Amino acid sequence: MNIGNVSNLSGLPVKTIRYYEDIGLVSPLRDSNGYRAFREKELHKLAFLGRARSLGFTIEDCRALLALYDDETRASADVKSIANEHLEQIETKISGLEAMRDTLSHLIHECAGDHRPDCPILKDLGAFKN
Amino acid sequence: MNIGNVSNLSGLPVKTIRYYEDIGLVSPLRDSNGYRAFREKELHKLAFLGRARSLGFTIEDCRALLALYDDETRASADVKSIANEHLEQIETKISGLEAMRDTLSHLIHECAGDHRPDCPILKDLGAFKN
DNA sequence: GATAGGGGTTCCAGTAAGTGGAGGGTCAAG
DNA sequence: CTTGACCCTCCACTTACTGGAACCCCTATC
Repeated sequence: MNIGNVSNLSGLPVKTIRYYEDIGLVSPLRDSNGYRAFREKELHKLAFLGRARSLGFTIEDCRALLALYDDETRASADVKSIANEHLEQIETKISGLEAMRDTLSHLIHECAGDHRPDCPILKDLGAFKN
Repeated sequence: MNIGNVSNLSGLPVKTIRYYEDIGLVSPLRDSNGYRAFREKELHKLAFLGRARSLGFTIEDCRALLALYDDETRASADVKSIANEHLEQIETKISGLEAMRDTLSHLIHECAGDHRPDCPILKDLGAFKN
């Protein structure tokens, strides 16, 4: 299977697939013309990667997960531990963003948003917070 | 005022302050020995930047906000519009992360997390989703 | 006067995860 | 035989810094 085909099936851009080969996440064979020749195995791995990335796992997480995916003797605890750590990071990120959102929406609410220069948003940003 | 001093007062790392000069966000004078000499004005700008960045504004947003901050004849509507757009992006990000969190925590819940290889997390990641 | 420390300076390289483009080879159809 | 859709490699760029090397400046101490 050629890269364009795999791209369609996996939903990953061609460029991304080449990049994943570059960093060693997949290792397709090559045809005599130099074209990448993907097997089912690689297609599955790429779909796996796409899904894992869409859940926000880092590439290094993906690498570890893929190794576990390949390893028939894995312990599910190892997978769960990676997922749990990632979940915590997501929750931390959400909290941070929610704090930003709350502050910002409060400031926006205060701002008249007209032709006048007075602006609580700028006033807040310009104030020292210690 | 030297850079270390400004760093302490603004809370920004020295490296970051130099970087902000590099990209034209602040323009401190120079002493005869080549040291940056910051005035009150720059200190305020740097504090402004730190605060704006902590609310998640991009550097380019900060550049625009700083220009409005400097402009006594600004319209608060311009500030509000930047802030509103940013707020929307934050909300989009939060939604995305919440979706990840929900999927992931569901999968984690399903996974036994023991020595056995069976793992709903890997199973889900490996499945094609169309 | 030499030296040690704690400032400061510049410039180069690297981070995460791709994306865009240049320049060029390959293949099937008309 | 040419056209258009593929494919290839390699390089540069993105965001917002961060780390490090190599070097200068200032003050205090031996």
